[in-house]
Amino acid sequence: MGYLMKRIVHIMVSHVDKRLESHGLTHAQWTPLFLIHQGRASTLAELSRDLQVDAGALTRTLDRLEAKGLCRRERSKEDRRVVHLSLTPEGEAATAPVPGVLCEVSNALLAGFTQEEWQSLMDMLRRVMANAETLQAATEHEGRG
Amino acid sequence: MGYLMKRIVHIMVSHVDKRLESHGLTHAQWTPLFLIHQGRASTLAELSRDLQVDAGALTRTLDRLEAKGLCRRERSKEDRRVVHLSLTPEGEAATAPVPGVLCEVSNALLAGFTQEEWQSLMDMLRRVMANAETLQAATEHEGRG
DNA sequence: TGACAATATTTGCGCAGGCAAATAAATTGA
DNA sequence: TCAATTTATTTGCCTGCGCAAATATTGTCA
Repeated sequence: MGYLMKRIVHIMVSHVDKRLESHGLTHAQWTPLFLIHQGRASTLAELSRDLQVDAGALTRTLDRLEAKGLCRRERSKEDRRVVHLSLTPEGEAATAPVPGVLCEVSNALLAGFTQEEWQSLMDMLRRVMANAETLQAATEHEGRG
Repeated sequence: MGYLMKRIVHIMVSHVDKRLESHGLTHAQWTPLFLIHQGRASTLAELSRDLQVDAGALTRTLDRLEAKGLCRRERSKEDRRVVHLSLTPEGEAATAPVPGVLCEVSNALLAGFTQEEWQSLMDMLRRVMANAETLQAATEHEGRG
C-alpha cells in the first residue's frame, strides 16, 4: 500500500510540476507562494507549520523566490523576530495558474470515479490519516508509557 | 486530495524510518537493500527501473551502502557494462527487520478497517494509479496529437 | 568491418529536506 | 529587574533526487 501511494503521489507531483515549469516554478516553490497568496501564511514559521516542512529548508526556498523577484521579505516592527512575506506582482502572476492546474490533474486522476466513490476514497484516506497521526503522537513520547 | 495523500505518505515513511534508524538505515537505503535481498534486482539499472529513481541518485546511495559495508559491487564478466550487486552478511542482517516493520506500520494505519474496506481502498488506489499512468503516457509525447 | 544506436554506470550541478547549532528578540516568573 | 524559557529565523552539514553530459561497452545493420 505504501508503495502504491508513494508512486501515485510522485506521479501527481511531477505532473503538476510539469504543467507549471513553463513559469519556472517547482513544487517546492509554488506551494509557499500559493499559501501566501491565499493569506493562509504570512511568515516563514506559519509556512513551516502549514506545510510541515523544515524551517531551514524554507529559508533557502524563500531565498530563491526572492532572488527571482517573486516575493519580498520585510522585518516586522511589532515583533522584530518575524519577517513578513508578501508577493510581488510577478509572484501574483506566477501563482495565478496554480488552482486551475491542480483542478485539472485531480480530475484526470479521478476519471471514472462516481461522486460516491470519490467521497468514499476521501473518507478512507482521512481515516488512514487519523491513524497515522495517532501513531505519530504515540511514538513521540515512547519510553514512558 | 493530493495534500492528504502526500501527508499520509510522509508520515508513513518517517515512521518506518524511525523504527529502522537504530540500524542506521534511511528509507532511501534499506529500499535497495531489500530489493537485492529479495532477488528482485541485482544491478543498478534494475533498481532504478523498479524504484523509479534516478540512476545517478542510486549510484551515490550505493556508494554510501558500500562504504557502510552493507553491499558489494562486482563488475560483470559477461557484460562488462553492468555491475552486479550483492549483500554482505551485515547487509542481510540489516534487512532482516524490514518486513516486520512494514507489516506493523501497515496494520497500524489500517486500524479499524474491515477486510472489504481495505480491498475497496486498494482497488480505488489502483484505479487512480492507472489514471496517473495514462496521464503520464499522454504527456510524454505532447505536441503531436 | 565500421558507423550508429542502445544500454549501464558514473559524475557534475542545482534544488530540496532534516537535524542541530547559532542569533536575536520576546515572554515568563521569581 | 533579571535570569530562564520560548519563539523566529538563519546557517552548516549531510542525505537524497532529477537532469544532463561523459564514458565504456554491447548490439545492429549496411
